[in-house]
Amino acid sequence: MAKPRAAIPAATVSRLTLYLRELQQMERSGTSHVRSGWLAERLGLNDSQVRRDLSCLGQVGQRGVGYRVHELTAAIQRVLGTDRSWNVILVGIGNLGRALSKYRGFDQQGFRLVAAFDSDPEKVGDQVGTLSIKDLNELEPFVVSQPVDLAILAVPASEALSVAAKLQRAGVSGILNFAPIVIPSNESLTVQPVDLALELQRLAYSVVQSKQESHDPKDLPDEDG
Amino acid sequence: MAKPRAAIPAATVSRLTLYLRELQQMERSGTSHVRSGWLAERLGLNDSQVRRDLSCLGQVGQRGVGYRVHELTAAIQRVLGTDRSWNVILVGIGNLGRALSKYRGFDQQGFRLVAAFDSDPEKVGDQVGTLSIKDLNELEPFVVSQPVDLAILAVPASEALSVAAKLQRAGVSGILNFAPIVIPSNESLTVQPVDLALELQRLAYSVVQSKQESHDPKDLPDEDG
DNA sequence: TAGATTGTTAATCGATTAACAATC
DNA sequence: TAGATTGTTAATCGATTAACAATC
Repeated sequence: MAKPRAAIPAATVSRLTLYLRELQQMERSGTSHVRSGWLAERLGLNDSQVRRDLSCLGQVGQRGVGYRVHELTAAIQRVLGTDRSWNVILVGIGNLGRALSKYRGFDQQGFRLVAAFDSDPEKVGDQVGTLSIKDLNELEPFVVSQPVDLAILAVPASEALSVAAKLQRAGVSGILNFAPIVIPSNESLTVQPVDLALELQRLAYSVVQSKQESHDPKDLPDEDG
Repeated sequence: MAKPRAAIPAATVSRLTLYLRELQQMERSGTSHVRSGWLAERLGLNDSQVRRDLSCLGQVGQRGVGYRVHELTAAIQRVLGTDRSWNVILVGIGNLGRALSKYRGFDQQGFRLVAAFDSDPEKVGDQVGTLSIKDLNELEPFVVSQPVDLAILAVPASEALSVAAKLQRAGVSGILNFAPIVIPSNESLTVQPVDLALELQRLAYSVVQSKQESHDPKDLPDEDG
């Protein structure tokens, strides 16, 4: 027993977080059961895909009935590792860092902001949310003395690599990277990139594309021009 | 001539934005040419994949030489649709919205914030970045009278669907959605979701996974330890 | 039992990669 | 020409989907 391990494909992990969000919503609204078809429709997916994704959690549904919302929620959190709380530090207190320090969604999912750092002496000591900004030099001693799991990196691109190196040396094992520059992952450090400008570019492309499709609905299957 | 169209796979579009970011960096540093192998290594990809991705732009490289940075940059922007500027409105001026209003990266990529809206009368009239916050009721008249392409949605989940409907009625064709709720795309509205808490969950899973792998390096290919 | 829905297999589809001819 | 690198084909790999037996 206790043997679900086996790496889950990234695409599935990504959807598991979406299922989780829906399930938490359902739990709040008092819904006890859910079918794969319902989740699929809600998220714009195929119901086979939902069942296959959920089967990565083990046998967690009931044939003829569906999935119990509460159990499914717990199973996803267990697999993701978010059934416990994670200590997170925030590095770089510019506009974005400041906003992230106050963002409710992190805490709700068990991510605890335990410290905030900036290299600007002007900012050190200032309050941001419930935290007092520390000097970047205090980062390593802090991480060594306190349990820290992840870092949210919101510094300028020019500083990102050196700060990331510092984080790795200190023993942080994951970085959520908002800086518009590639920070390579390695064995002891996982980096999850988030570039907001790139997201807008992706959106722009989708918009252009969908307009083109609606204008000339040719080269759809079977065109014989 | 002029016939690159043909929808580009989402995975490729996603990487095109990454290539673009690297290329812009190279352009700033005065580099004139780049090889697929270099881009691949920089981004942790396969060089075949880079060439295949770039071939979606047409024949844009020079055999034996590589790609000219400036031309490649322009070609990617043309395909993405970011060779022109886009008018963007920001809806929901909480912590995140406020930070996004000051974010430099958008403007640098040609996304112009032209207005900011909030439903809270207390906030209306306040200055955010260079913009004065307007009432949400002014959204429709504004969008009808001014050219607006995209909206950045940073309202609470509870308001997101109704605001999205309003945006669609007004004629906005794309939404970058930061609210933790699914807004369905449709023919005339494309939604690009960004959920920061989910990104942290994905990171958490990767971290757990990589720790497991380093602890018990079994089921790797061909280990003979 | 009859009806419903999962879990899983097999088939399809699409994306990645290796390899190499084309060509600078 | 010799050396290098693209563009593209064919092979591989992985992810999605349809279909259905298992079972609640």
